Amino acid sequence: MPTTSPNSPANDTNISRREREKLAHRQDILDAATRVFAEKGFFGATLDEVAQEAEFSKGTLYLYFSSKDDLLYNVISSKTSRLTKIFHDTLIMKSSFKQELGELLKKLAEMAFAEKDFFSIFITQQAEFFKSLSPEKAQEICAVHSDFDKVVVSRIEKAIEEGELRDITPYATNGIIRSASMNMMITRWDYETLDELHTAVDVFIDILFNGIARKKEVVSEQ
Amino acid sequence: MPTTSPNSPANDTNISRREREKLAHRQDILDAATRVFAEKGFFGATLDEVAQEAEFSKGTLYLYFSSKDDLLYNVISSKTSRLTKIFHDTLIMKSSFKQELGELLKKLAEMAFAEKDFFSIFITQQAEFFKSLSPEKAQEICAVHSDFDKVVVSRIEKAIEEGELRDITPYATNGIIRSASMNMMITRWDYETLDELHTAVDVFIDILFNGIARKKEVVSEQ
Amino acid sequence: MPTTSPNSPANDTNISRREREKLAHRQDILDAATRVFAEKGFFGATLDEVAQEAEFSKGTLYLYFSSKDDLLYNVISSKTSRLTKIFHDTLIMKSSFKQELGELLKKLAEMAFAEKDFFSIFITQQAEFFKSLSPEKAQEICAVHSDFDKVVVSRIEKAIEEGELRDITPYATNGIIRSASMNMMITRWDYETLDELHTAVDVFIDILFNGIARKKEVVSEQ
Amino acid sequence: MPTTSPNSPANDTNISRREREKLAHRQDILDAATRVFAEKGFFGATLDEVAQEAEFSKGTLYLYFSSKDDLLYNVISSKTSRLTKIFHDTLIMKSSFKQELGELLKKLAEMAFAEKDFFSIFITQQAEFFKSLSPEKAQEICAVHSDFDKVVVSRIEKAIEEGELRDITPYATNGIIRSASMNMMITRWDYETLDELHTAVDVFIDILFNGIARKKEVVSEQ
DNA sequence: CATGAATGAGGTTTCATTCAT
DNA sequence: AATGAATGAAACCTCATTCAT
Repeated sequence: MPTTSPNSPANDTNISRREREKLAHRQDILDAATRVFAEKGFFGATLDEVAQEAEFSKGTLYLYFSSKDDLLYNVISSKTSRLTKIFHDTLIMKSSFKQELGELLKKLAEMAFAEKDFFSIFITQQAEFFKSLSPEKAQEICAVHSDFDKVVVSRIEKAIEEGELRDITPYATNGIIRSASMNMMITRWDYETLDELHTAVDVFIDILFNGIARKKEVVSEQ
Repeated sequence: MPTTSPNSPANDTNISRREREKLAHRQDILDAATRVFAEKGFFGATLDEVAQEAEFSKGTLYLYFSSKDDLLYNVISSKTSRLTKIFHDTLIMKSSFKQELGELLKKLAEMAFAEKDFFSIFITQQAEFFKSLSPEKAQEICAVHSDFDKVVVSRIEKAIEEGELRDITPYATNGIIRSASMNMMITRWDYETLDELHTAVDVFIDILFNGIARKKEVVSEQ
Repeated sequence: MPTTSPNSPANDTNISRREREKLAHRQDILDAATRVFAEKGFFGATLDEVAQEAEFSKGTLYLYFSSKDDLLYNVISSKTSRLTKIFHDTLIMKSSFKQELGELLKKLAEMAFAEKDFFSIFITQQAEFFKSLSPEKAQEICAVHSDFDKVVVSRIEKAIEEGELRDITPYATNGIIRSASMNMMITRWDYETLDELHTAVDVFIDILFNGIARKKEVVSEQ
Repeated sequence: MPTTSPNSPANDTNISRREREKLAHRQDILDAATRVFAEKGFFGATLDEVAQEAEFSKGTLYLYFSSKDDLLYNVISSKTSRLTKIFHDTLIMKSSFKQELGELLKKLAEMAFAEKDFFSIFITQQAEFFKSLSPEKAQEICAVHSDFDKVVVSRIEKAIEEGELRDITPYATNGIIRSASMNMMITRWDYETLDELHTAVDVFIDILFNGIARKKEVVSEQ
């Protein structure tokens, strides 16, 4: 005995199916845009191509996103939130910084392989893209980035306190980590397989922690 | 039968003045384009704006460059050749790698401050730009970049041979150096003055050579 | 098993309820369209806005009207038929032309105040609208307009016959009346209240009948 | 003996030829737009059609006008200034109001015949058009219109002072004149020839000054 | 060598209309 | 009957490129 009307056999499932479809379509478009932007670049890509890749008509894109810029903004911000989660979930100060950093970089390496498309955009497009972004949205994305830095810097400070690291300004270390990991996510350091990249991460951490200089034992050197 | 001035005996000076003017104009346009591209991005910039900034008419640009892409190509390649020179002139295996690397990074830091405009293009625009570049020119620019790598890798190999560095694959070390230095040139690591940046370079080299880990028992090192 | 009432012998009332509802919905849409067209103009208005104002979905509009043009056509023609009735009911040759004209204009003034929305469309939109109207419908609306003229001209002819008016071609007089009344209905002659407009109608009729020229010597007139 | 350079044979004529050509082209586009807008309506017309009619490419339109709206704005305002001149030049209080008004209306009649295209726009399009006009420009055009009113009202006040007209509020008289003349300019009162329209103007003035009522006993008037 | 008016292909965006549910 | 997601044609506008002067 439906309260509303006999035509809607099960109101909530009906609604939720529509809702679910809308969300799925939105995601389809987002994914298509990610692929096309990655291949052609944001400015090189046309909405025709995105629409074709998404298998929707061009007009349909505008039911889900208000403009091409909005599309890119959503491509980026939908993924950065996942990155944020990874940072926060990994650098939890439970084990050593070395271990947690290794985990973090390996998770990022996995993402870099799983979503090649995205990361070629994520970083390289942002500069161009920022020119045509509304100040508020630009601000928003910047905030997310500086959040990464904050999390890492905190973790480094802790590690210094605990004697795991020697007393270097955390910002310098963070800078090296950030630039190396960004570079890794874009280029995958030119490795073909995830395994190779994982190994390379270990090498990076070895270098970061122990340096590249030959250890003396005998103190005669340098 | 010279078209320019039949009477002028000093034919070559005449020509060379013309030549000099042409070169100067060409450089003016290149500089203007650098500024405009840096401010608006390659795709955001119009040739109208470049022409206005260069104080030439739009048509004149085409006397010096064959297309908008050609303009960007020249903006980039005219500077990369200077970078190439710096790399080759600094990593000359005359003193220690540590010292030569320090010199290299400090020279790059100077360029980063001297030509802010350029480096915001140099890296951020390239990805987008590559999409619309002819294969040969793309190849050419890639070659220059891998040349940087080669020079650095060779120098590292030498340093390993000589016992300055421990035996880590040179590519890993090169990767860290490249990503850190690129990052430095784009962001100047957020420092306001060249002096600060120079100090930061020293910190970076300290970390790179000695690692961030606290040295255990033996205090004899460094 | 019909959902409504299989047993109901009063089938026609059932149907007529449906009918009544349909008519009411149709009228709701028409009213909404009138408001939206008045505010945004026919071309500036979108069916989305009309649908929202009518509190129906966009698709529903097409159950009642075959196109946007059809909607405007019905907005206009549904009201012109009321105008036609006013003309015919007022200029009935029962009292003097002066009196009947005064009544007519006052009724029009009332409409102009009661339905401001409509009259800003009624006239200003027609020109644009006619361009995109099917010839038959255009013809139909023209017919209605010339009907107004016919009724007025007939009444004027009668008034001339009866000696109320002097012998001027009725078309000239009709022209003045028409342009003045149209103008009145669109602008309400800039008056804020119906009372003021009524007074202005009296002034207009005074001028129309007696002229604006100062009467010479004899003061006996009117 | 050119002062500047041998390439510019006569600097000022050179410049002025360019200037003259630009102005001519601008006017060509304005005229073409007038014709197309008149035929298809502002919203019904496309810039493709205007460009084709003007025998320029679509892009060229944008060298002279910043948008479609700007084009209509210029179509309208370029002509209203001519109307303004007619009003000021005719109602100069040199002869009787009756005579000057007759002259004014006859001049307007001539314009109405000479530029049929324009007047079908001038009035009918304005309402729609105003919706999409910037407030300042809308204000500007309104100002011109109220200027017409001011000139006429002043002339009427003078005529009342001098005893030519009886003491009726000038605004009422102005309203009748304005609505009748606007109507005339749009429809030409359905006359085919200028002569017929001139005669009709005389009739209108007769009615306006003397009224349509049959004069009672005394036949002395007029 | 220098100009800048002219071009037109191609981009983003809008919106009346359709149709499966 | 009512919905609203999907469509796609067509609009406005931009701008790299050309060319007559």
